[in-house]
Amino acid sequence: MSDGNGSTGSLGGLPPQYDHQGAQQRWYRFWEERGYFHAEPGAKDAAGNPKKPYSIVIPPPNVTGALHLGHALNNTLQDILIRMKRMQGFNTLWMPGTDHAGIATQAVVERRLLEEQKLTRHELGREGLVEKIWQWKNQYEKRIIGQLKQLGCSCDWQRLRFTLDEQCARAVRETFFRLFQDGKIYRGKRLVNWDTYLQTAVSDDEVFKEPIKGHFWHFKYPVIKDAAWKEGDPEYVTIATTRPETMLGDTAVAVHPDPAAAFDKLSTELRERMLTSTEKEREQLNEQAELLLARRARMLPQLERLRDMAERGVKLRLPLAEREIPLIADEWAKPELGSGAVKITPAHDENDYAVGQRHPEIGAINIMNPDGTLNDSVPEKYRGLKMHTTARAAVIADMEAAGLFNPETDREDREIELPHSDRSKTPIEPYLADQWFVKMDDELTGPGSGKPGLAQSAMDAVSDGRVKIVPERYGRTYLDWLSEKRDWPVGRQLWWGHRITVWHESASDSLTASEKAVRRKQRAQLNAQYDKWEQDGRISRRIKDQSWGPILGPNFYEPDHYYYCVNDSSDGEIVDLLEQNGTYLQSEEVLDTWFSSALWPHSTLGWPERTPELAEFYPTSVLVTSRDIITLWVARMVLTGLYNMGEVPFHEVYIHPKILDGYGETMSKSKGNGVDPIDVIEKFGADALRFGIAYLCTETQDVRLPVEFECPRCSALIPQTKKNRTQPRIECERCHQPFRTQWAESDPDKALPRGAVVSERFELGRRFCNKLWNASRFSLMNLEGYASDPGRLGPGELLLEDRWLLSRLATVTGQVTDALESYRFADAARLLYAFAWNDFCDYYVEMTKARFAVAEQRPVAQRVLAYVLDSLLRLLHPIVPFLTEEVWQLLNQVAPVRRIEGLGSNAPDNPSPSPSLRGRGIWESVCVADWPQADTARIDATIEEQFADFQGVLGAVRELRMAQNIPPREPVEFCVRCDEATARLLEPMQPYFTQMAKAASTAWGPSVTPPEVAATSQVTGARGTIEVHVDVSRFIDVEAEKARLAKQRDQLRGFAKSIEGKLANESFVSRAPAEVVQQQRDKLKEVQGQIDSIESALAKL
RNA sequence: GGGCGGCUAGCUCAGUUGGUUAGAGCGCUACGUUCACACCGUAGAGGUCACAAGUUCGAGUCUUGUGCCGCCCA
Repeated sequence: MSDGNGSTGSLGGLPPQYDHQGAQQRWYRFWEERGYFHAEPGAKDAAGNPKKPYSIVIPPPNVTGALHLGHALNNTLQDILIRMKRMQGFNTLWMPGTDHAGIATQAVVERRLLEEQKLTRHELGREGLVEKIWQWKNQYEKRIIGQLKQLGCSCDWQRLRFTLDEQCARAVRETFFRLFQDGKIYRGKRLVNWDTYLQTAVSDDEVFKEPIKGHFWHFKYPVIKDAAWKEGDPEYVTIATTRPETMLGDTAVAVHPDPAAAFDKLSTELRERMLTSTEKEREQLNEQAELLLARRARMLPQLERLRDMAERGVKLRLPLAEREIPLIADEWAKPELGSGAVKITPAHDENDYAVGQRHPEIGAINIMNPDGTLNDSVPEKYRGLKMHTTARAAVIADMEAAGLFNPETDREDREIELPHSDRSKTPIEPYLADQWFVKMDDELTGPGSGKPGLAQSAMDAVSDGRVKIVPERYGRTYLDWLSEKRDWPVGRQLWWGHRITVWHESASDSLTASEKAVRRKQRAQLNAQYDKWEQDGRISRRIKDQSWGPILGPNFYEPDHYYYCVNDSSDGEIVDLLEQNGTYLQSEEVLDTWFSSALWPHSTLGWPERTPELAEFYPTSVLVTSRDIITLWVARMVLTGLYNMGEVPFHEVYIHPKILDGYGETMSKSKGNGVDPIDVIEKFGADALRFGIAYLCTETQDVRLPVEFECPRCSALIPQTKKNRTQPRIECERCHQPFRTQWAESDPDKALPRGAVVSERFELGRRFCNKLWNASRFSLMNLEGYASDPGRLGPGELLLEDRWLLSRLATVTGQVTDALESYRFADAARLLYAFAWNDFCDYYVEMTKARFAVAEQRPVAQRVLAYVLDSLLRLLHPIVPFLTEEVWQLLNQVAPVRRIEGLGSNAPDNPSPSPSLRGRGIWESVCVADWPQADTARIDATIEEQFADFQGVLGAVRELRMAQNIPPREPVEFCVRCDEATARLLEPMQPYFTQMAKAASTAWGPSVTPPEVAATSQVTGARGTIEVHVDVSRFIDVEAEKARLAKQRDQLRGFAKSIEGKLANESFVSRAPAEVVQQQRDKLKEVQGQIDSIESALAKL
């Protein structure tokens, strides 16, 4: 018995089906209680030598919601690696934790707040909201950890971290402070995707585009007839826009600097495309080319005139705003589109912003308030209007009234790809905002000039192999992205996250003289202490802007030019001084979530403290993740790891496939095609889920997983479609009763029973587990009387099938180990599946049945059975942990010592347990058992060949029986014509033919003559053709046999013909390698022999 | 627009450096249950390897192009 830990009962009562639920409950707790998952630095092995470390940090799932199958895949793979390495004797740490996921989590909680309490976050306040989000976090963290445990993940739960907990916060503050000191943090303007509903910037990956019906509006801007103007210049310049209201923020109109060249370039491109295109396409292209030429002829003079005007400095009057704006020359203006002139609104359009960068003199005017209304930089009548609704209408009406827009002729219908916020589902406004940035580029000036910047350092780590990305091709994604060296915007206008530890002076415009005096005094105090504090690493400051206002005389108050970054925001001495009288304010913003997750590999291990954990487990061994966050996360971990630790965060990155639904779409909550792994675990078991995942996890393909709803009443499976996957209730196709889905919101819907979402794909895993369970059950039952301390086996005691199985086991052990170590999970699963099912069950177990019937044959068979089952359980444990533990514990009861030795092999069998277990002779858990070593001395190619002959003959007998429709219980006789050696080998295996094919052999050897009435088949054996003749005198179906033989003959003739063709080919014979040619000759001879023998059998019939 | 991946049996996928007549699981057909397992066993049917051109004695595999699907970046 396994000492009182959830006993598994007596062997006799083992159910014929694997009880996954029972095993999961029993063994996870057992593992946790024994502390197998916990890692301490400096752990030693049985011999007292320090273990080598192996560590993985979990990609922290975010606490926005529960885990789906994608997470199950990610974590299963990590657990497989961790469990194997633990068994291999490494000091193994799997660091778990969760991510606070700034905007995603805040948005979910805000939405719920509004739905349930009709409150906005502003009404609730910062503290209240953050408090609510913490509650949410606690709830979901618990749920996520529960899911991981049910999945079997062997994380070190004692070390659980959260990206917003105190330890991570300290790492975040320290990193920010260091970067600030280093001059790598700056504040700059940048166009961001502004969510006017949540009033925050959102990142590009939080934006989705949706086509909407819109319009293209053509407006006329009057030309100003000043000195630059010349006779003959047009009165108006026409521009087109899809967002008319933004015209209030225009700062220029652009035309192309060389329209003739632009036209020529387009024409050339068209011609080039025509050269390689099909007939049909050519027609279209031709048409395009003609249109282009016509346009060129019609518009070129006018466009060139506009270009000249731009060069002369002609100005336009921006209507409504009544501002003067310049006409400029810039390549962004496309001569082939519209009027060829384009309005430039740098503060509200990405492309226009780029134009603004090239022409800084035009400036940028921000016309929007954070809530999406127009601000004070527009004429009074438009202030407060909503950008894309009321403001738009007002602008259009006023342009029409001014005679600069004619709704009849100047409006086109047009489909527009409008960006929306994924978080609030409202349209995004491009918005020029002040942002905190981390500088990614190299140091080009200053003291560190020439030093590689953050981006370059991370690129170098991959280029020179310190970090290896698997599969290799993803290295390019990583390098391409980093090579742009774009600065990293790290500020988020949110409340949920690490608040930025920078203080700046509050507005000072309306201060009274005495207030100013107070501030001056306060600043003097700050300045007096600053140098010392700075030296102590408590504070750092950075000038706000080089062009900060004029230096005023001593009688005037001059605001503080600096941003102050405080190392520790609980540093009361400094913070109190800053915040006295409300003089300095801490930034309202928080840091991008990726900032804290970038530190994850070292922050979780205790950095900035130099902890023993950090020394032992950093750099970690491998990071396991999916390809979509190579840039956002992997790259940033590498660069912060190098920056803070001076060392890469991991040696390898394994990028695994993604889970897709039946339509090839990625699973996501919002699409409604996500699957809760718990549904799968309840129905199929965690082992089946894990095995299925490993089995499907191949190198290049994503995992396609058609899913079904399971009717909670009648268990009918209803395929999930694009249509029904977002419905709150579905009616069962069989019992016509409704059930609810994850979308149920109304009370009547919620009252329905829930239909689980599952996938038949996991049947494979379930069947495999059940098969393994039953093979184990068979073994356990037949191990009765197993010698408690089996002695040495004499030479020759092992039979052919024993040696065959041990040979196969040795091969498979090597292959599986190799596959897992190089992240070929599917290969490992497939190898084990085939070995367990085909070799172990179909042949070995079937054959040992005959041996167990004979008392004196039992002991050796038991030895082999126990030994191989033991190894198989170890090899499978990382993939199916619960099942293997369940069987392991049972095996410990009946066969505590499982060894095979004395066979001329030096390998130490399954080696002895750790000191504490020595003497008891068993490993207390497969979880901490040694990983099997491939015993190459047992690999025997000859045995495997011979065994293949046996399998071939057996197959032939079975096939002939079936073809003759001989009832399964009817005994038959057969004889075999083959060479002496094969006969000597196979004849003693007679009992197995009886057992496995109900067939008795009458004769073996080269001189065998087939019976009068026989069904015949040929087997290609190791030493030539083996003829199998089954005596069918009592059963003969002449026609069936003739048909079968004729078919076989025709197949062989086809084969022979193809070989003859090859051999008749002069260049094949002369140029192919000699052994290949010889191989073909031998094959042809053999096939011809087989055809002859079929012919004679046919003749006999 | 740039990059990456996929297209092999009805479905989901393997197929290592080019070398027998291309494999697995599911599904399908036939037979079989007092025997570890019907979540099982035995046997069978089922494929122009997306298409086109090329390299080669020989191509699912290498090269180029095309088409369709998916993902990433702009």
